[in-house]
Amino acid sequence: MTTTTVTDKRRAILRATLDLVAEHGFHHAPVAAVARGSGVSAGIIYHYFEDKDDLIRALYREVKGEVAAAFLAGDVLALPWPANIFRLWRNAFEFHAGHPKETAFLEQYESSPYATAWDDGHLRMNEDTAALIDLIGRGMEAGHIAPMPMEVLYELTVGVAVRLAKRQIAGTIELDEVQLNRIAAACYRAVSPDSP
Amino acid sequence: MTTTTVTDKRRAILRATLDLVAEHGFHHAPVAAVARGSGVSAGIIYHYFEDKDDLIRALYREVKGEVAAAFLAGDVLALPWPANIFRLWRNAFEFHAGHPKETAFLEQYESSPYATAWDDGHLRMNEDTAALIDLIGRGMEAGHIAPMPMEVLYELTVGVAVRLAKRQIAGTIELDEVQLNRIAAACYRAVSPDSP
Amino acid sequence: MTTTTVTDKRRAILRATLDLVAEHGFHHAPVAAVARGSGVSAGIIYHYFEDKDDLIRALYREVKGEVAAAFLAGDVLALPWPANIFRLWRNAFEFHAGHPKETAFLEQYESSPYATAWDDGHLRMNEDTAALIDLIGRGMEAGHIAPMPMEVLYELTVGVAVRLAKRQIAGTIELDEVQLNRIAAACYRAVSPDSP
Amino acid sequence: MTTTTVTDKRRAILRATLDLVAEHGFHHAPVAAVARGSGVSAGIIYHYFEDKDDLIRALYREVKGEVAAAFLAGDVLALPWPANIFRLWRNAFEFHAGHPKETAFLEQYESSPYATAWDDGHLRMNEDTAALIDLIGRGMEAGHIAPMPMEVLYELTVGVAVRLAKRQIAGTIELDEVQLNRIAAACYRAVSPDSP
DNA sequence: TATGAATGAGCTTTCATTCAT
DNA sequence: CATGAATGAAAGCTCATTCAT
Repeated sequence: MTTTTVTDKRRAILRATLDLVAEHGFHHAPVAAVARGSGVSAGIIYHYFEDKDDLIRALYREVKGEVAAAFLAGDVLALPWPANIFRLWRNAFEFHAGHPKETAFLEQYESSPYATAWDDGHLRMNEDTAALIDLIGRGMEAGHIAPMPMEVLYELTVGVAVRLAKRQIAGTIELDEVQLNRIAAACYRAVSPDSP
Repeated sequence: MTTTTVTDKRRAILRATLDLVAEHGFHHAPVAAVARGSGVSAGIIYHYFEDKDDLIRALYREVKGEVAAAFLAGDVLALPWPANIFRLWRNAFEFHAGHPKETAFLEQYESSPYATAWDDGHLRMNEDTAALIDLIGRGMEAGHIAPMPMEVLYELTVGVAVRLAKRQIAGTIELDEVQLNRIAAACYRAVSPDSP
Repeated sequence: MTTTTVTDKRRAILRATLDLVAEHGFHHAPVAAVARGSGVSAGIIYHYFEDKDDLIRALYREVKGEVAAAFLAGDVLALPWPANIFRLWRNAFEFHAGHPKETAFLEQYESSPYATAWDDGHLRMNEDTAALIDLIGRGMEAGHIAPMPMEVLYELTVGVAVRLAKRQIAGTIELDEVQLNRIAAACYRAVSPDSP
Repeated sequence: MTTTTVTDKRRAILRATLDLVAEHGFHHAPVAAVARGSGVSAGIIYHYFEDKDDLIRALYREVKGEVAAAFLAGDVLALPWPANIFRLWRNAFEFHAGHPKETAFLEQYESSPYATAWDDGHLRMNEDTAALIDLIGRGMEAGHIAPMPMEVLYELTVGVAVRLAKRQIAGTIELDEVQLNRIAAACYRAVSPDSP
């Protein structure tokens, strides 16, 4: 139907934007190129998005949603402790290692003055991780992990997974199953309460 | 003298570039603004740098040098184990937390297609950390840290410090002395050989 | 219709370029001036032409086409021998003498490093004169003109007409009907087979 | 002595200008490049020449002088008729064919709005050919060549030699001794008085 | 809705010319 | 005489955005 067409067109625009930004950067992703890449006219883009900034922000929200979903894959929330945290860590690594474009886009977006200027920064630790925060909170209460600010826990675990995935994309490392499990264990050790 | 003047002008240009890119991003740091910010004409910038890309790359090298020096502050290399690794961790945090502009610039540069296209990426783990790599290597041999790829060790320790410094700059966290020491200890735990 | 409009705008740009280059030279025919002269914005020129070089080349092709047509005017190819060669000679002279702008542009183009770099030089004796070459070839076979390389024949006849037209434009000579016929005859004499 | 040095420097500047203009055109022969090419500073060029236009004009005069001298080589003026005219024709061809840079420069200069704007055009048929004009004048009186305007005679003879030399430089033709003599004879035929 | 030609401000870069040294 | 750093006015080109169709 019309609705489907509309949605498809919007998605095509977002997809083309992702491709272009990931490959050439914000600089060299002109609206005209996005139009060409998505098979629509330049003008119609301004029907779906207020302006180019709005398009970029919309793409960010989209990708963030995918990330959130990917992190929870495999029913992370329902797993017993500490399987859940291990699975979460692997999910983070796998998603980023397997989605170079999304990863490149996110990195550019979050390190640009865009992110802070629009204070979408809250997305990084809030909305998309509401369930995760809850998960961690319960883990802390149950004594499975040391009491630390959420951001710190994030950087000690998932943050490390994300960074390593980026390095793997860049080709500077190549981690296999065994190594990944060892590193996940190391991260777990980092956030575990001090042994007596 | 003349040499001093020349160097000063070059430095002024680099400084203005840093200020502008850190605050407004690559996009909004036109050569004309750099010229205004450094008190020179636009034309002369092309006397000191081949083109704008060259200017950006030169700034990157400059900042990377500062980072390398800062990481080794307090005679890190001469400290006993594990004081050296703790001091290194703190150096990394302090430098980045205390140098928001350099940090913002580095993040933008390294996450832009610039970095990979010019494959200056090697700077990130090689040249500037030659001494550090050696330090870690010896720590590994001596059994103080678990055998892992250098990149992994980096992300589990210094990388975490850097990321947390960025969050502190962004204002999402505020870490005090006690917390920092605790986190450093957590990182150390992560890279320690498994206890029996 | 739309097509007409598009063509018109393109033609207006080419015309303005011709005017400016003929009067002020390549140097002083900035894109902005071309835009002003053709009543369009500077930006749109890059919609019709890849860059300024492409614009110049397109104009060259255009003018060359006019020259080719003008040389064949009066049904040169159908005339008996030697009326055809005389008519051709006069066509060459008349066109150039009557089209100072086209002539000035061609001379600048063909004597600039443009021409040789893009080796459009072949246009000078090939494409636009395919029919003429054939005409000369048949004249040679029939014993009307001496066997010489095509380029030499060209310079001895049409080339002379073109050069004299340029001098007339420059105002250093003023040739009348009688003189022109005499000169055409002289050229014909030059390329005639040696009398016994 | 100082005088020698001065002259040498001036000559070096002119030479570098010739090289650059011949290869890259007026556009891409910046004063800074001329300075580099001649081993002097950019500033000093303005000591020897008023501005860049003056430099170009001076070079034109220089080259024109060389051409004039080359045309008269082999004591053309003292040769009997028609050896003189044949020798002149060959001189013209040889000089241009053997001096691609001078030829390229002259062609650019004379076809640019420079020439006409500064009406140095008179150089083309006056100053450098004062003796030649006299030669031709006497040839005409003695009945060796048909009565025609000087410019016409020039284009029918020397002009053809020059054009063919340009084509040989461009590589579109390659004329040997025999062919050159034949063509020179053809030119001579063109300017001979009509046979009865 | 949809197109894509058109705009014009803004960008990077070049270069003739000057001038303190 | 000589230098070359410095200037600043253009130049070519890009691109977000608009609007007649």
